[in-house]
Amino acid sequence: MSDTAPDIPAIAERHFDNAAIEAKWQAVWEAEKTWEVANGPDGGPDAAVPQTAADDPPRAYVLEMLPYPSGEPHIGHLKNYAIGDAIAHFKRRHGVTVLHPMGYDAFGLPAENNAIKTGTPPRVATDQSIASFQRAFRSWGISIDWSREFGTHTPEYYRWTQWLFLKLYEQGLAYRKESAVNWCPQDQTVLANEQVVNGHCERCGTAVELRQLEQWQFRITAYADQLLEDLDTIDWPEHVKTQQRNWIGRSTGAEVQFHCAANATDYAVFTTRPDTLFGATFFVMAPEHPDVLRLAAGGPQEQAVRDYVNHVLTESREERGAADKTKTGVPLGTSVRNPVTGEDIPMWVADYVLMEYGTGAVMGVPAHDERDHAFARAYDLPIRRVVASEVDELPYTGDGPLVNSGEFDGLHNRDAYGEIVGWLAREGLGRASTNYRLRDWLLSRQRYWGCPIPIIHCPDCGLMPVPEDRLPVELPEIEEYQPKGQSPLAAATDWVNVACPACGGPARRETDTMDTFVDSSWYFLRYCDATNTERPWARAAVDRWMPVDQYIGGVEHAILHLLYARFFVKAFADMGLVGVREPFQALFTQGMILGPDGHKMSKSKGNVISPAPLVARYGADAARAYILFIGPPDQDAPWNENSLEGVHRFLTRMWRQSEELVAAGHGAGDGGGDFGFTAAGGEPSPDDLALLRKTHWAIDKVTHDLDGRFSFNTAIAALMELVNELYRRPAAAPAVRAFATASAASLVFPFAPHIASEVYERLTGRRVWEEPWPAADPAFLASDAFELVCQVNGKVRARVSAASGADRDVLEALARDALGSHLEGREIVKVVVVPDKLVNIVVR
RNA sequence: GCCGCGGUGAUGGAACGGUAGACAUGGCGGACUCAAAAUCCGCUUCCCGCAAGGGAGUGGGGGUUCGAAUCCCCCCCGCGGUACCA
Repeated sequence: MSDTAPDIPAIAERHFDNAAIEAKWQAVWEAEKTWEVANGPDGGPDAAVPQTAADDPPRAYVLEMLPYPSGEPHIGHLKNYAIGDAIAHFKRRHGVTVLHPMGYDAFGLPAENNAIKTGTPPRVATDQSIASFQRAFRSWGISIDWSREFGTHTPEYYRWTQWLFLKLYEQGLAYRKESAVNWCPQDQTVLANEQVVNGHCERCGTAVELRQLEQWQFRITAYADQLLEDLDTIDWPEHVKTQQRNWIGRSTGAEVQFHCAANATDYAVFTTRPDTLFGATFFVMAPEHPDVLRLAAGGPQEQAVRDYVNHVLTESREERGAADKTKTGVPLGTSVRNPVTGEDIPMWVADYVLMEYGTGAVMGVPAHDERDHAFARAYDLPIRRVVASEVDELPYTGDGPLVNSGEFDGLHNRDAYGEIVGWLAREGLGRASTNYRLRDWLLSRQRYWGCPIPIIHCPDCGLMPVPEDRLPVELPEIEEYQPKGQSPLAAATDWVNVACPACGGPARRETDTMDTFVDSSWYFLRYCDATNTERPWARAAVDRWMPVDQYIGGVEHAILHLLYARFFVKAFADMGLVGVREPFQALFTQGMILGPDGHKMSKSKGNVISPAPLVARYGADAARAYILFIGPPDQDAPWNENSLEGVHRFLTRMWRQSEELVAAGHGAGDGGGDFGFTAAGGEPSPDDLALLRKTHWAIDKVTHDLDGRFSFNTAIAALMELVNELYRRPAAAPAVRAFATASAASLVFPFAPHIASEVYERLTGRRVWEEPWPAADPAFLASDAFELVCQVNGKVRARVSAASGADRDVLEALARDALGSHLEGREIVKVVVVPDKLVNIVVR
């Protein structure tokens, strides 16, 4: 350093003023609307001006799942939006126009429960929470296009939720059906599964009853095959696809008719094993099957069956679902005929048969099904083997030739499968069939704080959709949120009583509201055209942005939300409302940040961590970078603040380098920040070269870690290495050090945008987000020498320097030389040479 | 039970068949300071050894391979989901 060098120790003691730097850049982004993107001439409601390729730069839609506003944001939100923002920035820096909007999933149960408890109207509490989220997102410096913001609880939004409901109703995709709900007789209300603890109401402890109500359903099962098959067209984590496939649960088999003489009825069962039909020795119905009580009526079993069914209905789903539970059941006292053997086999009712799956009745094949076997053993029912195997033990669920199966004896069971189905079809006793585990989507909620269902019940005209020009059906203000035997909306009589839109006679509004999953199944479409007052969106606007190129959210939504959104988009595509069949082309599922106790954060456990104090103390940049540094973002990680100090230190060290350079006259004023070291043609010193190499290595490493790999933790570690190298090379030329520091700022921008903007501006006079992503110079990535690892029998015994690209023979000779004493007196069996890496000598 | 994810130093983690432990925290030591904080530098998987060096080591046990944290099989443990897939 020359004698004009600045007072380095004084500067070195300083920390950067994160609050001032964050405020400065946030003000710039706010004032300049930096992250807003236009829909362009084709995106307006009525314009359809085609663009030419030249003025049509690449576009991307980057979206994090919208938050449910309850209280303040927690640390998981910070993680979600830190990931999404990093991805959005990385794409922008590659010249892509990125749509990155924000909204709030504002209807829902917690706000309503809070209202019952405290009297605070859901709207008030929700709006307060939304304000808190807005402040947080701005303080974190998330690059959001605020011009497209909305809450799903606003009439401007839910008007279109209702409109879309009516479209689905028109298509026959919304229908009414009697369905069971959890009912608390004490509180006179429907309970969510979450509110039922061990079969009892979580609030008052009363035993929960099942109640049948007429409710709205969406016919998602109509899309079961497409939902399954189109998984192959999207870039999602394999384990999420697996979960969706299992949830849809397509199984192929046969439907077989069993004739019951007692009431002259054919009962169908679905089976995946028609090949074992000759082994069906009994027949079991689900307790909820409508015919169970009818069949037992008047017989000696009537009372026993009645008691059993009543008992089962009080069991919780979990109790009933435990597979190791002893099988229970009661005979009905009637029988059906096995269609292939002609035998009469006894009918039973048992809780291991589910009404929701298949036909609600099964054939019992105890020799070849584990549950049927356990049941037969418990009640001493006959067991007949029909598939031979080398082992005698039953049940046997594998393959083999058929026995005890009449004309099909000797056929391999896989071949018999088709033969038996064919025979059944010819005889009119069955047919090949596909069954799904997926059930239709029950969307009715007997709640206040949700989107009203736009239907009017007229005693004369029946179900009448609210006419389009009278939408939205606005949620009325009410006083009392505590339900009294019906939806809280039913008490708003002025609102409920309405003239029928067809006949004008007195009619009543539907008082159920919609499941909040309905609101969140189309919000990504609304962002494309968020202020449209004529339609939910203009087709041109969704064509411009959809599908979402990168969707980011918690893995807990792997099934329901993602499946419902896919269903909506497919249904809308079939109506011509959108041009894509999948909403989310790529998905990234983030792991949960667990409480310090290693469990999921929840208010009841008192282990929730708020990001606000971290941001206040260390700054948004350090908090954001730290949460990405903790570990791989798709993995769960218990919260700890171990390394937060280290991340903050790293940002400070980068900033201090820039301060020293600027103070020494190497900032923006120096040649306009054009480092031009190599262009200047100077001969690099060893320090220069080492720092240049490290810089290009970091550019290469960060680029690869971000590009589709989402390995933010290793990218940040690489930047720490670069900054460490800067401290190790104080003698490197200022231009090289300025280049290295500006590169570090440029690369850290997706994780710590404020400090990166500040450092970059000081060194170059330019705005980092307007700069292209840096490119590594291959000349600095290559090296002339490498460390050759010398192994004997796979164990490292020596390391020597070797020339890059050296021949195998050269490397082998080097290794033999280096390993001399380890090879003495041993017979060399084999030599493995991996160029530019290692030599392994196998000896005896 | 079933499905999914995971198990590597004191801690968070790195290593996508080729040097186990990058980076960071914590700890220890040093520099600076009257001192502390801050900052800077060094060491830090475990065991034996003054050292040179050697041995062990990625939940456990097998296997494939010249070579396994990584691939295969069996088992144990933790977390999350769950609706007995007939």
